[in-house]
Amino acid sequence: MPAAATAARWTNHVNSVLVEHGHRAGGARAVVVETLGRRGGCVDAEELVAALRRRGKRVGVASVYRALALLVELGVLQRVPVAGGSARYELVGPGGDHHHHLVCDDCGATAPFEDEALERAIGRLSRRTAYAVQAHDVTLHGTCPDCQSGARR
Amino acid sequence: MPAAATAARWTNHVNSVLVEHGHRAGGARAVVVETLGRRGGCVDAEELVAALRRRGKRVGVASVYRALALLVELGVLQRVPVAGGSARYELVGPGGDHHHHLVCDDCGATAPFEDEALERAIGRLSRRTAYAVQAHDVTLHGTCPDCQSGARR
DNA sequence: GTTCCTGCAAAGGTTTTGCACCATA
DNA sequence: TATGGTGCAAAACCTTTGCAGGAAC
Repeated sequence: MPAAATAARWTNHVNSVLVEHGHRAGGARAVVVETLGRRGGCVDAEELVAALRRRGKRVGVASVYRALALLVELGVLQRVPVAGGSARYELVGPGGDHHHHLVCDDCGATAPFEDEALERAIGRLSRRTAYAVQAHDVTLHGTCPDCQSGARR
Repeated sequence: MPAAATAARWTNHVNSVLVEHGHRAGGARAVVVETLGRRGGCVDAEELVAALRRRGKRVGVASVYRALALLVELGVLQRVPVAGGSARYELVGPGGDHHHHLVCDDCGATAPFEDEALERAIGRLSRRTAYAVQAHDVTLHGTCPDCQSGARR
């Protein structure tokens, strides 16, 4: 399935969930959802606001944070705290592909990855704990190829 | 090996590393290292400052953050960003036991866990990436037993 | 018309930084 | 004594909250 289609799928899914929960169709939130869908997650609040502005949408920062908080609460978005202050947001559910991140501790670059064995290990583990596990995130820290090859920050 | 012994091991190790890197023995940092060693990591900055104050040490917040930043840079401490603003710090290296965390998204409770299969999966994965992986952290999100059993926040 | 959504601005919390003073080597 | 460490206070930063106006149902 092409990326654009999965993005639309997530967006549609979120809109359904919003309606199911009795939320009205406000302009700001709609734009946030659509932009998140297009970018496929992996954004922080600042990038998201910038993307909105670039598309000519005059959206208040507060509305963006409120929209993000609501989506997280509805379980269609995951908030991943990262070093350096701002948090990253990842799509969850239909159309949201599940992945984790490599982070370069030198320059801050990030790269996504996915791994079947890792997911299986986490799945087995989740079933053994007393917690009802609903999500997880994995971050690998290290040095990216650029920084390894002497290209200094 | 008893917990106290491993804690001392980490503390000693850190002191060696500090000397190796030409750092002087300042009072504030020494107390931070010792307290981190005693508590075995898993603390945030606020808890750490509180612990220092409880032990009668008048340490400036800035010094605590500076000490933590240095220890992270030296690779003997890992800074784990968490939801809710403050970051958690985990011991790394000799005497620092490696573990991850379950977080209750309802009440914020956390529980540590460790898993061999998970570590193996991450190890194999690390070797396949272009990044030089030096550390990792895994967080499982869910609902803790208390919150599941109806005990409301 | 009522209720929710929005934007602005101010507040909140954590972490960093500037600077003068003190301690270590 | 030269340098690094420390404490205080102010700043910077991301995020949340209060409030008044506007939009959706």
